[in-house]
Amino acid sequence: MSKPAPKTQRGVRTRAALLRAAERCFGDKGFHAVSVSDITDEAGMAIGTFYLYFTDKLDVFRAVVDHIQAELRQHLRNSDAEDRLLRERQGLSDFLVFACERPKIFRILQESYIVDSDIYFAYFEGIAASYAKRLKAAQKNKQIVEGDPDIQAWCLIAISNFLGMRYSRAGLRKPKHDAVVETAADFIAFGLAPEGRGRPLRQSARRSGVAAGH
Amino acid sequence: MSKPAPKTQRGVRTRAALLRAAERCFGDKGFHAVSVSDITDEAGMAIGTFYLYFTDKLDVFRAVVDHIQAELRQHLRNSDAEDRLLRERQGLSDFLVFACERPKIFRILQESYIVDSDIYFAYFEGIAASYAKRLKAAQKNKQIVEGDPDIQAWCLIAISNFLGMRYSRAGLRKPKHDAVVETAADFIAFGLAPEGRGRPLRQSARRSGVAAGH
Amino acid sequence: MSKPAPKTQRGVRTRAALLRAAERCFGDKGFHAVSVSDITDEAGMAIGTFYLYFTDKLDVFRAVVDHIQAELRQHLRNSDAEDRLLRERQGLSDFLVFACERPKIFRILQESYIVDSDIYFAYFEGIAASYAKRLKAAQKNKQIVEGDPDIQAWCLIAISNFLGMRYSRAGLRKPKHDAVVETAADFIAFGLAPEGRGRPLRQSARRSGVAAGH
Amino acid sequence: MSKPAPKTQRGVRTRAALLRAAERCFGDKGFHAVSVSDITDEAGMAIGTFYLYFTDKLDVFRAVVDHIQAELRQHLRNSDAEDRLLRERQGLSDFLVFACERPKIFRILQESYIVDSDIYFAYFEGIAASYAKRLKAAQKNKQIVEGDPDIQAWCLIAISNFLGMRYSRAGLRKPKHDAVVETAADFIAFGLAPEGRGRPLRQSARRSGVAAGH
DNA sequence: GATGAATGAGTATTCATTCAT
DNA sequence: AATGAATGAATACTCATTCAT
Repeated sequence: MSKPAPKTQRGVRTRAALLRAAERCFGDKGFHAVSVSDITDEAGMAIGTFYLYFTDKLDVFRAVVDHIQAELRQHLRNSDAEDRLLRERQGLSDFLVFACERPKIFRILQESYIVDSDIYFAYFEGIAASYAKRLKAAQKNKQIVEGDPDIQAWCLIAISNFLGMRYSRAGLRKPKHDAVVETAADFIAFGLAPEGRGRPLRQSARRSGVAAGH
Repeated sequence: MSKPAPKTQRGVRTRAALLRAAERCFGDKGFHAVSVSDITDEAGMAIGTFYLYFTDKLDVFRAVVDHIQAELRQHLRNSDAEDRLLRERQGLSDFLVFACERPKIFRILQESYIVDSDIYFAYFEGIAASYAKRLKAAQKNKQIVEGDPDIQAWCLIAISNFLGMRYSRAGLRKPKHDAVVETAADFIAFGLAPEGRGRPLRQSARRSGVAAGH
Repeated sequence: MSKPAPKTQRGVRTRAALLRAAERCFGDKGFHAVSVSDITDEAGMAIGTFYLYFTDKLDVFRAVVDHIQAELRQHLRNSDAEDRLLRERQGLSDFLVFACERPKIFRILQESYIVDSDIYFAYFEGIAASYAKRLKAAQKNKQIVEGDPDIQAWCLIAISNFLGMRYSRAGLRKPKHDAVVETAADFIAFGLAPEGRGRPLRQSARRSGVAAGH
Repeated sequence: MSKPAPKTQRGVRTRAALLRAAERCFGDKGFHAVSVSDITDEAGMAIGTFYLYFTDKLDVFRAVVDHIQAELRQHLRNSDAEDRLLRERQGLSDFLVFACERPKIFRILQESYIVDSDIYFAYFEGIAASYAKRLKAAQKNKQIVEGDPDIQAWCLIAISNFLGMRYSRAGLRKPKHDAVVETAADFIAFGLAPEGRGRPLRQSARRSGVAAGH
């Protein structure tokens, strides 16, 4: 039901401009408070132009979310430590950086849970699946605790995502960000289990300068 | 801002009926798709009556969310095991039961993140604060891993809430529910740390028949 | 179609309180912006009470205007110089005092031109008639210029009323008020005719301290 | 605040048609009794079209009044006698013709006193200012009585306008119109002052056939 | 007499969408 | 491709009025 891709170079640029304008609008006011003419106003175009490239407000919204998900994926791809837990720590840190530095964009992502939960979960399911594969392997190697790797994956995502929702609200500046990452990474590593055996990990994390971030 | 409380018994009943009708509507169609007249139709009243008790659709929405939060709080209050981790397991299980058995209601709760994030986080902050107090004490007694107890609290909430979002979607029947609780509880207990030292806990949990639920 | 007069003392007081409340409301917001419940709120009563004493918003409005007209009539009655022109001057001054010191009340009077022009003109016609009678006599005595005394009466009213509309807007404090009265009184006395023969009058006016007013 | 001017010829025509329709509606029923859909019905358009050109009912009302004021100004421009008082007589006559021949239009003008007194007085202030300039010069030349020319101007306007309000009510046909003009013009010329020195003027007025009008 | 809950017709306003230019 | 005028269904909200208590 989506419109065919633009055929001319000019069309490509127009569509992209509309997409950017829509992202700004949705970020500023949220899906329901934005009208199609808000978007075309923001893009400096006539209303009619919108319907050359998108069928619907929902149609652009999906395209915007798709774009944001790709950006987030890109942003997280960097995390590539060899150590399992260190990698988690790094991923969590990166996720929080994204959420807190671009809160409006992150909010659009979360809004998709309400507007179209399919695209919301489709994204996380993709992440969960690749997580789960790695977790399964790690279990086989006795590197991590046993349990359904898929559910473990969702636990990991839960922490990143919900802390993102929580801390992208008011902004999360440097020292606090590090504290969140540190405690949450320990939680991921050891849960609430007693005995602070997390020291070596935390030290290695510090040494490698992971959470130095933003 | 809000309307004054009804002055007669009849008014109290009418207001309550509107609240219930609104809850049904919001659960069925979501905040933005519901019109005020949907609510009054559902309640079998005239539109004008709505405005005797609420200023706005947002006003009822807040009242509905408030009510749901109270119910959820009530629902979770039951969890009262003496063992720390067992208690977490139980709380998680109860939360998932609520989310999965009343997915529409739970969805309203989540929608408040978009509609009015203040009331969304106000609720979780209340929970987080009481969690944090207990976690702090537990840390002092070396029962759990070190770390900022407030952040640990948010990690716990993250898992319950996000798994709730995840699994309330398609429904989560008995065996699956238990698997989720088991793996997530282990995650809470031990994170991803290797060595399956969770056996005693898990067994005791089974023995006490916690996740038997729904 | 109007409600019967209240039978009890209590009823008389209630009706009067509603009337005063209505006057305040109409003065503050104008007829159309005032609702019946605004009036009962202002009076500290329940809506239903209003309909015990008035049929309608228009019904109170008429009663309010009637009351204002009586007050204005009362206010103007004082002017009682023996000299024709001096009397006009005094009447004009009093009228302006009323208009400028109670601009909200005066505005209600003017609003009746739009809301119910019958009551508006009924008032002025009453005044015009008594004016005309006196003017006719004065013409017979060659005291004033010839012409249809009714139309002359309307010219006099025009000046008072329109200057009232004009100067009640921003308020008209002492010195300006005197200047307006002086020039307008001369205009009434001599029109635009050349030769400033108005001096004696003006002096007598000053001597008798007419415009000392407010 | 107001909507941007239409960008196409078609838009210009549509806006003008709406304006005319609004004028008819306001004239027939008065500002408050007219709904936006009354206007669009009268214009044979969809409701939405209204909001392309006006923000509000008040917005069109202002535009309508503006248009009427321009017409009235145009209508009065004709009066161009060389004699001061003759000119006043002519202006008064023209004003009454406008008020009495187009009572509905004139009523809209007066209604603006209630709906938006700023635009009401802005119009008269413009007139008063140009009047005052001429009156000042005439005073310097000893052609007219002394006094604040601005206030004199408002006295002149008062008579035209209030007689307009008075006589546009029931209609004012030929002989009566002449009588009103004659007496009022004398009033303007000589006020109530005794001694009928106005004869020459009145005769010249008659000779030049001023009030022959309608 | 006084109250205030209930009503529902009426009005303003928005906005997605179409289409002629 | 781009424009922007036109549409009208949909919705929020008000308010005069009634009536049971």
